[in-house]
Amino acid sequence: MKDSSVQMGRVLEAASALIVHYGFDKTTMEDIARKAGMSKSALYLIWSSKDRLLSALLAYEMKRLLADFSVRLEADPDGGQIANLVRHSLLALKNNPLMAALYTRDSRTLGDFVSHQDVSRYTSRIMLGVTSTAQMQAAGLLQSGIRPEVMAYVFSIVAMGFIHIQSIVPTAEAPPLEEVADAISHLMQHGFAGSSEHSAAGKQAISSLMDHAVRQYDEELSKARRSYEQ
Amino acid sequence: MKDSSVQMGRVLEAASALIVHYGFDKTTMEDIARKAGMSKSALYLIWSSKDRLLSALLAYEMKRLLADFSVRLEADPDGGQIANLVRHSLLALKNNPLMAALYTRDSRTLGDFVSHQDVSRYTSRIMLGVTSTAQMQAAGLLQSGIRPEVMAYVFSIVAMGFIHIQSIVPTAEAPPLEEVADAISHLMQHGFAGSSEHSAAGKQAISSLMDHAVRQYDEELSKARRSYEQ
DNA sequence: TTCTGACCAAATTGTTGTATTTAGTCAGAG
DNA sequence: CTCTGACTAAATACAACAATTTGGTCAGAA
Repeated sequence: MKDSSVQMGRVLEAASALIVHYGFDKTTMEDIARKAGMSKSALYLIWSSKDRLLSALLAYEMKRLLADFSVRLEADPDGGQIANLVRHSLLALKNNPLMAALYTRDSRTLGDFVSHQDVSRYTSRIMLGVTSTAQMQAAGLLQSGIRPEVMAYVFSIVAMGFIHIQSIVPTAEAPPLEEVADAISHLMQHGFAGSSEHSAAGKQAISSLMDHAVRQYDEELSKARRSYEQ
Repeated sequence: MKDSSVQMGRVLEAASALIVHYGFDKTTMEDIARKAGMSKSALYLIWSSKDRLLSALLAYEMKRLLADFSVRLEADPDGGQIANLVRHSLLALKNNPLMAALYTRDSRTLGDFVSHQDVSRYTSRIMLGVTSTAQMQAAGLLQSGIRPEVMAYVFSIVAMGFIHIQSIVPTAEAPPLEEVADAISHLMQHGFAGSSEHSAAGKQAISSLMDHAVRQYDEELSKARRSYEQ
């Protein structure tokens, strides 16, 4: 059990690197197997198809993204402030090209998967969703004058733009990432933050939300496996 | 001269509608001519190639976008406030599908043009550029704590996200446009606006900037024409 | 049990030749 | 002088077929 899961990790790491570079369609099962140091058949012992492997990969990467976010959040004393919540989620997203591709429906990297499958269960969770926005409004960490649906939508817009801008403005010409993140943080803090200073509540809310999410992706990860009997 | 310019307008209107609907590649010169009520040959009396027509069209639409923006700005007593500047430019951009396509490098609508040509002269002007941001900082309408390059970049991010989000979230599920624009305005006003209440200065600065831009696109419009001898 | 190499059917890609469309020209009508 | 319809060369779309790749299976090696 432990063995198979560590080897599963190796495979998904390999798949991730290849797919980010060559795209899903141009990446073959053979390629993935070779890079992971095993045979193609071994992959089929774990997942019954290439699509299943992709499902698993997305859940895996989503977990990585959440973990990354989590680490940044914990390390930040003011992590519960909306400004830092936004900052950390943007930086975490930026660090995960596969999730970024999912978020932008990049069909070059993700193939037809993005159009055929329902990906909202991934994309709805990046940055703040409607319910968590409402929660943070209730806790006084976000202003209440704007409907949570609208506020969450604006968060999505910013995340969207943050990822997409890189295809327009060459990274060499763009300002340093940290500075941009600071500016967006500043914008959020002064534009959307509530009056409450008690950011621990926000940190706590986000933390428990993420625990729930991680469990969900764990389940998805095992559901994708062949050993999972439906 | 006057005749030819009004007919040029008819052609570009026709071209715009067709290209937005079918895309540049699938729109033929014949289609455009028929819709404009003239023969294909007549188009070639004005522009020497389909690409030249597209260049003219983009300049034309850019002028329309600026005019639209201008009208909104003039009608708004607080048009010089950054919040409203952002609001009006977003709404104007949203109302111009061709410019939006250019901004998102949508190759379905714009064909290979977007990749081959340099389109920065269009995209750099939507929302606030670096120099105008700096000007508005100097006038006290924007905060000075953030470098103008970074601030302008954040403006681009928001515009980018605003346009791109529509390809992810179906318009039916999205909050009302006006409400979103309000929220973004609010965000900008409290996050980036300076202390100066004297928004007339901002309005003036933007106004003159746009006059300059319009002249530039006018020139581009005539440069694209056959009658322009180089 | 755990994994692999050989294997197959299906999909993808490459090719060649033909049919159609379309950007661009031009002599001449109005 | 303004415009058009007929024309052409080039690009594109299509069809049929061969060559190759690749997702997925399975008997058997380790």
